[in-house]
Amino acid sequence: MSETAAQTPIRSLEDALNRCQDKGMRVSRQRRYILELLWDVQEHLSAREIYDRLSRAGRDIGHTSVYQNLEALAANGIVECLDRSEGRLYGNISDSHSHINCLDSNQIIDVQVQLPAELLERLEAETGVRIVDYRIDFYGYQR
Amino acid sequence: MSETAAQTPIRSLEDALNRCQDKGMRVSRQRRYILELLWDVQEHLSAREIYDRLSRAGRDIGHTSVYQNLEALAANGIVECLDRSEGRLYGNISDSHSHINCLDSNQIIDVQVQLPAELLERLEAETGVRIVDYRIDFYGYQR
DNA sequence: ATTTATGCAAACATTTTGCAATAAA
DNA sequence: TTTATTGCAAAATGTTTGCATAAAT
Repeated sequence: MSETAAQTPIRSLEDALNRCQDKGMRVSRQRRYILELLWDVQEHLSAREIYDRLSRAGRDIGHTSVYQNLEALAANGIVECLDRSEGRLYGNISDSHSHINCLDSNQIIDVQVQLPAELLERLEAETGVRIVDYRIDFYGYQR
Repeated sequence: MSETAAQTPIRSLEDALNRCQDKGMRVSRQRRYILELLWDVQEHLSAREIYDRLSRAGRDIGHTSVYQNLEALAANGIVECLDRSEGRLYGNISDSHSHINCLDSNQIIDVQVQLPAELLERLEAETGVRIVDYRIDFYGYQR
């Protein structure tokens, strides 16, 4: 349903690195840093935040490379790019495109949600728009 | 369900202006320009775009005021603020918080969607998160 | 050997802040 | 008259580009 649907599901850091090669992207040291971080934290971070964390961790990488990499990785469906009020946030692709935004912990949990066909059909009939994809943002509290 | 739920529905420019006063906001000339534009175009625009359009239309307003106003209007639930890859987009509040994003025309259509209670309950059981609100982004084509 | 990726320097775009002048109520 | 609002100037923030160098395949 999604345009950027994953051909092969990415379920691990190794999958992500392999997908880079499949897409003709080289597995550079810096690219690996970014993917390692993203798989390590299992969160959605801004480009700036990713650069800061890697730098603080002593990883040798420039901010330009972080931006360039995240754009390329997102374009190739290897990471996900969300638009939030904090700016663009990048995170793993875990094969699902709806999110639960935890208002207390600030975490974003990936979930897979299938809407009833009747709901979609009714919407299409009402608006005249042919719906090809959807994403749901849930908001809630963990405690 | 929504935290920022409208106490009184805003269905017209007049409603929006009245809501300003209810909230203790003054109806300045510049504030009126912004709301007039938003109700006129019925689209979601960036702060920059709003400033540009008003300037081009000969409206006397500074860019600082546009940013300050949009923030205040959004904080008071008089306009809606969406985060998109183009940056933050502002538009009317039309009492509904799901959107159909038209990939051909680039328009955003407001729709009201009620998810089945079972779906929400199942999600809460699976994730342990108490869900208090949600928004759906549909993607589709008008032609 | 070939081509992608890096990252500095600099530009660019967007948004925010301090604050004195202005205008709405 | 009082207080919110305006908007200039300037800074801060975030992101992008050109391009020579370095590194991956």
